[in-house]
Formats: sequence, C-alpha cells, structure tokens
Amino acid sequence: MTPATRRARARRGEGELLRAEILEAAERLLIETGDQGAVSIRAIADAVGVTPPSIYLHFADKNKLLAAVCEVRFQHFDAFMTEATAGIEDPLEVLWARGRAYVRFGLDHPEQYRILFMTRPLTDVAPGELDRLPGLAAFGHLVDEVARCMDAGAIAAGDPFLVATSLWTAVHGITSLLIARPDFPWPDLDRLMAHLIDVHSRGLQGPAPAP
Amino acid sequence: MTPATRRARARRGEGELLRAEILEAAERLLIETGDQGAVSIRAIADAVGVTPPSIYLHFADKNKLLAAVCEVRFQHFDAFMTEATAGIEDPLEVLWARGRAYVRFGLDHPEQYRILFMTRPLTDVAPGELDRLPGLAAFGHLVDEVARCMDAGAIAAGDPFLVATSLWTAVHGITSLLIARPDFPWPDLDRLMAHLIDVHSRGLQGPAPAP
DNA sequence: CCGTTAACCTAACAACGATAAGTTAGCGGC
DNA sequence: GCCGCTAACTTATCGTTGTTAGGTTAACGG
Repeated sequence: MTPATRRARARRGEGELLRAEILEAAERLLIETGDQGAVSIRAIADAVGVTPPSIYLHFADKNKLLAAVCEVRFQHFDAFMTEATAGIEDPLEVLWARGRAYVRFGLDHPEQYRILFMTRPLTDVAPGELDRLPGLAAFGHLVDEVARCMDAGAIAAGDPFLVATSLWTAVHGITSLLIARPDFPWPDLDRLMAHLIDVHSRGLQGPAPAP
Repeated sequence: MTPATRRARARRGEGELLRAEILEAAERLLIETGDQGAVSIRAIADAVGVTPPSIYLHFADKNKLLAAVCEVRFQHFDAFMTEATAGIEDPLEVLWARGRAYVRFGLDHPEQYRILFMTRPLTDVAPGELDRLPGLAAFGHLVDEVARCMDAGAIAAGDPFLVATSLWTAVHGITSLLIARPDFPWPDLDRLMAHLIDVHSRGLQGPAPAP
C-alpha cells in the first residue's frame, strides 16, 4: 500500500486540525483492524497523509495518543448510560438499565473497552487528577443510584460503595470475558443479563453483611 | 547488562533441556518485570545464555512460547481449585471455596491470568482440540458442582451451564479488574468476596428464570 | 517583498520478531 | 583413534517498530 495522498499543510494557527485528524484515523484503524498492535504510528501517519514524526507534534508518545482516543470515546460513556435510564422511575430498574447499557457500550466499542479496562493504564495517573480517570464520573453516578435504591428500600441498606463496586465487577466480568473469549460457547447475552439481574435483585434484598 | 555467561551446549539427545530453561526464564522475566512487552525473545535468550534464534528451535514463534508458559502454569489451575474444596461437604460451600480459590489464583499469577483471560487468545484454537483450552476442564468441574447444588436443593433448579457461566463472569470480573486497575480504591478483597457470596447465595435460591 | 516561525519533512537510531545459512561438538561405527 | 553424521547451536541480516535530531517549506505581518 503506497502512502495515501499527501495531506495539504494546515494554515497558520490551524495546526490543531491535524490533531483531530490523527485521533479520527487512529480510532478508525483501531476499529477496522480490531488489533491494537496493528495501529502503528506509521499506519496512522499514512492514513492521515503525513510522516510519522508529525504525530509527535501533537502527542508525546503512542500511549498518550491511544489514551486520547479512548478518552474521546468514553466522554460519551457516562452520558450513554444515563440516557439509557431516562424516564425510568423505579430506582432498581434504573440500576438494571444502567448495567445493560454498560455491557452494550463495552461490546459496541470492544477495542476501546479493552484498552481502558482490560490492560494496565496507558498513562500513569498523577495523584490529584484522579477525577480525570475515565469512567470515574460514571462510577460516582452508580454509587448514587445504589444509595437511592437503599433509601427507597429497594435493596437492603448497607455500604453503597461496596455494592456499587460489586455491581461494576459483575458487568465488567461479562463484558470483558465476552470480548476476550468470543470463542467460548456463550449463552444468549440477554439470558445471561436476565440471570445476572435476577440473582442480584433477589440477592441484594436480604440483610447486608456487617461493614 | 552484558549477556549472561554462555550456556554450555546440551549433550546429544538432551536438546529438550533448553526448552525447559526457556520456559523457566520466560516466566521469571514475566513475573519480575510484570510487563508482557518487556519479555522479548532477546531478553529470554540472554537470560538463558543463548542467542535469539535458538528459541525458535523449540517454539514456532513468540506467541506459542507465551502460550506454553501459561499452559504450564494453568495445569495447576484446576487442581488448585479442587484442592481448595477438599473436605468440604456442603455443595454450596464447595462452590464458594472454588470461587475464592479462583480469585486467589488469578491474583497470585496476574501476568499469566492477563494473558489467558484478558487478551485475545495467543494461538488460534483449532476446532476439535477445544478440550485443550486452558481452564476448560476447570469450567466443566464448575458446571458439575453447580448441578450438584441444584440436585441437593442448595440452589434453585435451572440451567447449570447458565449459572456456571454467570459465576465464572462474576469471579473473573473481580479478578481482572483488580489486576487491570490496581489504582482504584478497592474495598477489602475479603469484604468484596463475602458480599459476592452473600448476594449469590441468596440470589441463587429463588426461582430460576425460564430457560 | 522580506523575515519570522508554525507546520511540517528527511534521515537515522536502537530494539524488536523472525529467517537463512553457516559452524561446533557429541557420539556411534570401524 | 579418528571419521562422519547430525543435533545443537551461532552469525549475519531482514523488515518493522517507536522515537528523536535537525533540516525545510510556506503562510502571514510588516
């Protein structure tokens, strides 16, 4: 594959345009190839119509680039889950809708999900900017909804953080295994999710363990 | 680091010795560096005291080597979990003991767990040798134990495969997230596991959803 | 039209996985 | 004792990767 047509140089002050084009091309390659390893700096540069070093004018290294790609995608993560719960009154149903949305989002964006939640963090998170952790806002909302369920008596009173963490690991378990082991003879996803919700809706109503 | 002292050539018919040394060195590097990317063919060869091409006398490529490393480790996987349930009478307690052992094993061998269950399969599994899938025997035993619980009336009757799959995703969710996101402010693991077991022991006793 | 500088490119490095082709040394046979 | 076969390696090299140093082009203010 010969290099794509050379990209026209941006006008003065418009250098940031390249950054956006790089992000777009990188995500497109990530989705098309389905392989993080195939998304090389050279392949991205080629897709954009630019030489490899130009990438480094906008991203310190490859990890930062991939992190940026995922950050863009996951800005929609929390919003997507919140939308999925719009108009639902029952706080317990809100929880289940959120869980279903989580799994769906992960399976719709498997490569980004893999980078964000199935590999070690690409960029070390400095203490103090923990709030910029992707998905942390979403987790906060989950804790809130769990607390709301407890207040409404929909689930047994207890530690909302502990319950939220457990719910997170539950939906992550399904999402990540489906992504990592697609060759396993999985039962129908809807059945699996229904069972998960069934178990939890019953299991969370009993007395919580002592904190 | 200069190359380690050169390894003495194996005697005739003892070429397989090198294979074992390579596997050992590869796993040691994997554990010490904690980074799959740092385990290069050259680093392994250096650790063994041999040149890189010698690796290929025993392994077709790097993926096959890493797969072999994990296979060795996971030959103990099912046995470890079975041992953890030895002497337990209550079939439900057997299930929980197995779950605890699963998480412990994963956290004790995080890099191998990551390769086996958190990345796409290193080597494509040919149809017909599905039974050699690492951990599949272990999964079979899980299904058996779930069925035993159903027979004993410890959990509601239903599809043992569905329930076993769900339990697998549950323990995998905890294990894999703990490995991938060690920086998250996790609650105490024992508390998390106790909550998981609490929820499931209650949730699995109600009527199962229709198959 | 000139000079500044933003926006790139050319050339190259070290490290990687992998391969082709050569070399060394253990050991049975005479 | 030493010859030859070949198992057990090595040397040299290829193409690709992430990344950097330093040079070049062209848009725009004056």
